[in-house]
Amino acid sequence: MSAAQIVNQEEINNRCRVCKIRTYSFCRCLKDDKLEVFSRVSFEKKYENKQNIFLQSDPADYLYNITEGNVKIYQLLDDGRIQIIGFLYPGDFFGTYKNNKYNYSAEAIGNLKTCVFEQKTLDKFMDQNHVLAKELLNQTSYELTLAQDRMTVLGKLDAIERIAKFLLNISNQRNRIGWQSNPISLSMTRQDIADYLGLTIETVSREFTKLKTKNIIRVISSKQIFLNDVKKLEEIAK
Amino acid sequence: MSAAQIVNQEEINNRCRVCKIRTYSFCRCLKDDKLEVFSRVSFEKKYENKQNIFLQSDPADYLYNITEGNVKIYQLLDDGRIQIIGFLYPGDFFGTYKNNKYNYSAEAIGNLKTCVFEQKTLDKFMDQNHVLAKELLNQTSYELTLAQDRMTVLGKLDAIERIAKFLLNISNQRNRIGWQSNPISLSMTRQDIADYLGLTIETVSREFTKLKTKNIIRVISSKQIFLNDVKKLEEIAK
DNA sequence: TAATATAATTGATCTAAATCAATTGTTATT
DNA sequence: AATAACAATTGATTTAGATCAATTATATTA
Repeated sequence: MSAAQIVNQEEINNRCRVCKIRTYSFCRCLKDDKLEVFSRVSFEKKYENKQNIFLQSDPADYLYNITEGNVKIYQLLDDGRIQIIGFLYPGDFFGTYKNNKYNYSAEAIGNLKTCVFEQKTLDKFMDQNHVLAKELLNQTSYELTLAQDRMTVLGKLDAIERIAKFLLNISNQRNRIGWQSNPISLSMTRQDIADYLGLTIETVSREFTKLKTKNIIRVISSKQIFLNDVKKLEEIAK
Repeated sequence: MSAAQIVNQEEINNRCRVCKIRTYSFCRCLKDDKLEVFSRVSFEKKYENKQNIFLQSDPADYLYNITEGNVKIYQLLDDGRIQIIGFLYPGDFFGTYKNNKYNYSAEAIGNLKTCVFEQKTLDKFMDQNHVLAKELLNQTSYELTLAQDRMTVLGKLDAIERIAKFLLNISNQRNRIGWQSNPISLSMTRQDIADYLGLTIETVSREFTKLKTKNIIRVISSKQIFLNDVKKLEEIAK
């Protein structure tokens, strides 16, 4: 074995130990002495902006964990209508656990680094490390509550309420992973926001303008938003 | 111990063994020799029509499994708007696993029988029976895909598409638990359907009338619907 | 620094579904 | 069988947000 290969092998074994997002991710449940083994359960894969990670029709053999960057997951109707299911951030996992098909397509927003787990391998590892199964159950239950909240947004809230809630959610999300909660940066386009909220790009733009006019937000640049009046946003969002 | 008490004790221990919905429920993962113990992990509780099982604000100490009847789970906004998250059937479980608060309120539709699990007790049992954790993970993952599909319904489909998909889903659901898939019976009111699909009762009623006029469905009684043309329904639903 | 492509905003008009209002149908209750 | 209470349908009107259309920003590339 060459020196270069040894270094490379060490790098692989240390991947989890040095991982910056582990505290926000499902793998946080593993004790330190498991990390070396766990590093070899997954491998790293990079994507660039707008690159597809998988399509809804693909066989669901892998599960992904974001270590850097953002992802959008979406469902596509045959006439071209799109519904964005979610925007994902570092520490989030996606793909599907134990279903033979993915339930959505996934695409990188900007540069992206992921941890890739083969379904089968993860499943085997889980049998030896039950704490992981419980942690995944916890995470998935939480995901489910978020999905349920989104039903209410899409089924009952009007345009301005959706936008307000969206901005607050992003702010809170940033808070959770230790970033500043204000100003927020929107990694996605206005069209993406529209497809996420079940609105059109024009409506999203108009509602942004309204919030701007009322001095509730300040649009630093189209992707940098300062929340001037969080309290009022919360009132609007319900 | 009296004779009556002994009979009663035997009944409790046998509850899982004689349970009719076990093959559709998460407890199907348990081997026969675990059933007696598992019978004592939960207890039976009955509700009648419109009775609340819990409210969104209640501390989430229990998890429920439907053995007979239907349940609606819903979120209520402070101004009275309601979003029905889901209609649940025998074999479905609800409540929440390991969150301190419920994420929705739950109400019985018609007479209801449930299996009630205390959070803590189930959690302990899971530590001894890891197969249960994995099964709950599977089920919850599946629930999540259903929730994601519903985002697309609520975000992108128009009224007639929502209704068509709703009728087909119910038909398929019945199929899954071994009931006839046609005609279908709607245990919920038109208002409930509206609150589930993000529509108003008037719109639901009008779309039913349209499908009736086009001979795609036949309304036997307001709650008994015969699907004359499943293929056409599928075309409409996408 | 033009030239081009892409993203976002703004205005005018249209429409699907909501709202308002009344009627009809169905199920309980006395 | 009459009355009341509730559920569902149908009609008239309104409206929030979609659609269509044009313009203005902001990136990207030559």
